[in-house]
Amino acid sequence: MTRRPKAKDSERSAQILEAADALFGEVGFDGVSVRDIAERAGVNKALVFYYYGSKDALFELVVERFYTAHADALASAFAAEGSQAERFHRMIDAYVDFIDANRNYPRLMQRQVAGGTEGLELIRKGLTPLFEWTERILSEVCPERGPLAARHFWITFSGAVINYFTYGPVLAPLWGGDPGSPQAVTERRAHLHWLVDVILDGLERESDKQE
Amino acid sequence: MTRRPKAKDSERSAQILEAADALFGEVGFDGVSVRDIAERAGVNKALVFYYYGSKDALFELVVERFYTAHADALASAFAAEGSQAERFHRMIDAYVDFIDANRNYPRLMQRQVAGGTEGLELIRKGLTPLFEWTERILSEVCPERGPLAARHFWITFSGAVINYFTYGPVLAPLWGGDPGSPQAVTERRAHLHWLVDVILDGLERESDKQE
DNA sequence: TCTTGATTGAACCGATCGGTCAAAACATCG
DNA sequence: CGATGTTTTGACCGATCGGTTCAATCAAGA
Repeated sequence: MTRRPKAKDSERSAQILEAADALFGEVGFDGVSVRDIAERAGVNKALVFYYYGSKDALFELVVERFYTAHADALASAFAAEGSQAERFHRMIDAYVDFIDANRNYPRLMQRQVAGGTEGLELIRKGLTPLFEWTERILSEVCPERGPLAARHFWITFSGAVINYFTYGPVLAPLWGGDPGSPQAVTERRAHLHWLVDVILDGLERESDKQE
Repeated sequence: MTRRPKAKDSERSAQILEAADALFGEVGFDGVSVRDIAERAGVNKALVFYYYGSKDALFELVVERFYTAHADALASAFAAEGSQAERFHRMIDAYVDFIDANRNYPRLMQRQVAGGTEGLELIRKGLTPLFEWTERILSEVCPERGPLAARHFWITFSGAVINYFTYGPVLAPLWGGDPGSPQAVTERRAHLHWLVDVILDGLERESDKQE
């Protein structure tokens, strides 16, 4: 076993992927040229095509990596231990921590979701498992249909988590202090926990009302 | 006073603006070429520059129109009549109705917020009044600082409203039924109202705890 | 040493982009 | 009608894009 690198796991190909990760996250698909990626990776442009075939393929790969990383990050929080509230807090924390450590992810996702109807299938592929999974857990405390169904809370919470990081930079000047600072993120986490508690309370009262 | 049209309010310039509105909203700045806009407006490409100078200027104009329309839509819900809960419900409804009637607006906004650091100042200009305004109302029921401060709820609610419309199309297949249908939107409105009630309840209990 | 795959450099392609320009077309007024 | 000022057009420009090609290097395995 020598050092001759095989395709797709050579050092150079990793550099390219890393550069693509960063640039696509920062400025989006249209804002980045293959030349930019090659330059950032310190690599010849032709090599990008040599390894990944096309700009689209490279982008898809970056997106998929993000989504599976997201799923992996959430998996660790899936343990059934603790009270219901504790479990939801853990999921929220995992979500927040992941985004906190991958600031480009929410931007990339929002951009994609809000983008045209083109890449819709790709987003769906990445988002579906996350959705179904979270929905299953939420179903324990939610009615199956109506305004309190799991899917509504899924949107509400994913919005509450993600939009904090996407809107944060915009509103920072009105904020006083950086919304991305550790203290600020901790405060946001507390807000979300409080929200979870209040909602669980409300749902419980709701089901009492039913019986 | 004859019918010689002055620049910027001629029929053609309105057609151009309309086409730009639609296309920028659908596919975003980078996804649209000036040729596309001209074609959709049924007009020569050069005329776009004749009236609006540049693609950037036209885009700014479209964005500003969206933001002021948003502010106008919310203004109608600002009346002080009714209970606190009623007033918040009214604001939510106004927000939902506006987006419901301008489906491209949330996509454009999300795309812009998640975009690079370039257009940040432009977004800020449009979003600041909306933020300050809503924050003032929220301040009646929120502590000034900490996890329950107004700004946290602003993000949470704007996310809960906006993301429903941006994520809706993506999750539609898992949903069963169109999330954009009138019934579905009504159900979402009910979800948000419930959320408002539960949160107001929680905040009240919180302030009781303090005293 | 010879072979094979990784990597580079540069030139090149067709397509598309935002933007310009000068002339045509038009409407209006004298 | 002709003069005048505006609106509209089509052709054109340079730049950039994604992608290809090909000859030249380089390193390591056989």
